[in-house]
Amino acid sequence: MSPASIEKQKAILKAALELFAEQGFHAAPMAQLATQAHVGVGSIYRYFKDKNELIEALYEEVDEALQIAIIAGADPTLSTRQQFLHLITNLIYFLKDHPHEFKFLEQYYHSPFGIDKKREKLLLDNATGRQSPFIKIFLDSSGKEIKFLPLQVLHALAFGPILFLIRDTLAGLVEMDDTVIAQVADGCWDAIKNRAD
Amino acid sequence: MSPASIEKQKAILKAALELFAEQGFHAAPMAQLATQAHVGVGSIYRYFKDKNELIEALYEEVDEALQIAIIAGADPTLSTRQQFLHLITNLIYFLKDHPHEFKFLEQYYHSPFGIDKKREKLLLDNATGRQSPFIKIFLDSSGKEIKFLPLQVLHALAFGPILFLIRDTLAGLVEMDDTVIAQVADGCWDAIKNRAD
DNA sequence: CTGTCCGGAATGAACGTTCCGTCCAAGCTA
DNA sequence: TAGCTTGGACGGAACGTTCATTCCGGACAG
Repeated sequence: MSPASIEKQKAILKAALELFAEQGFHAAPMAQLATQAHVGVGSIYRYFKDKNELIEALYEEVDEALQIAIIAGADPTLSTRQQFLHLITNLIYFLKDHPHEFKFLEQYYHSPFGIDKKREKLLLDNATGRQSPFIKIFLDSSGKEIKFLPLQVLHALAFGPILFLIRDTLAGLVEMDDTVIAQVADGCWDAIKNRAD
Repeated sequence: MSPASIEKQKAILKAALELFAEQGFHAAPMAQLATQAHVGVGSIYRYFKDKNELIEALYEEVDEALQIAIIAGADPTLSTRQQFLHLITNLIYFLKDHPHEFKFLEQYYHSPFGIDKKREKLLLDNATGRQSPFIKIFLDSSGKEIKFLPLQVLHALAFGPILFLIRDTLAGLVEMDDTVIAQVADGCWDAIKNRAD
């Protein structure tokens, strides 16, 4: 694949991310996508078999960027609490600062393929050693610093508030400054930490 | 409006709830809706101006049922903690036991009209006395039994985990028994309660 | 000149909405 | 009461639009 082709593919993915995030999968016609990417409609189908495959490819790209952002600056020598706060703060800032990525991921996970992807990820994490950094913390500390609860419940308590708040932020219902972010991260920790501590 | 007509309208709303929840707004054609409601396509347009108005009407119906379910058995003499746990447990059971309603509401609030409705509700609550029972608790106790935080943040900490978990439950990723429900409700309280208590 | 890549017009399917012929029940007439 | 009229409710065929996908003529590099 020539360098020009790679540029073209990137342009398509970039335009797709913007359009999908702003208008939704359904309401983002391939024609408009082509225009925004400065490409002919037909060319999109050179790089992606159909619209679904474009969505899948975009998901892989966005998810990788997210995973990298989450673990940035992680330090395993810190306390469980501090590690958790660090990861979750990374997560919040990434999602808040990348609204297109956030909206895209939300849509993706709410769509039929998203459910399957989620299930697949859980199984993969259980089967292989390559666990998400959050799962690692949860499994290591559940019953100690963290409450002894099913993994899914810990997930819900940790991520639920964040997604909720970022949704409202992007809808213009809340302002999320550094103070609020710290408060939410704190609240998430309070929800999962053992009371004894 | 004749009794037969009222029955017909109910049948349309019922079919709409099921189809919208299972397939989404976009993927639920009016023709299929008509079939499922045992009604001609044209008849739907006697009762609702267009698809959007049908969605709005359905929202009003579902939201009312939800509000009623939440406040069932409320007792203002209980402690703030107990009142909160009662309300939130009501909420969890309703959403878990009414998956169609849950999926419909999720879609609605993620759609363009949903955002406006949310904003409208917030303003209404601020302007008039008719506040949601949760808002009442939050405002009464913020800074006392409950952390002094922006209303939106309290909302996020209280509702975020629940929505997250019910989504996963309906996707078949978790089993939500009475124990789990109590654990989540507890976690939500820990997230918003003042540490001093 | 030839093969490859590209763009956008053309295609066909699916959808929301409209329109019109049919049907039924209630009211009127004799 | 029996027959006739009529207005509105009803269903579904038909319409127009929108979209994903395909296809083909041309441009450009080798």
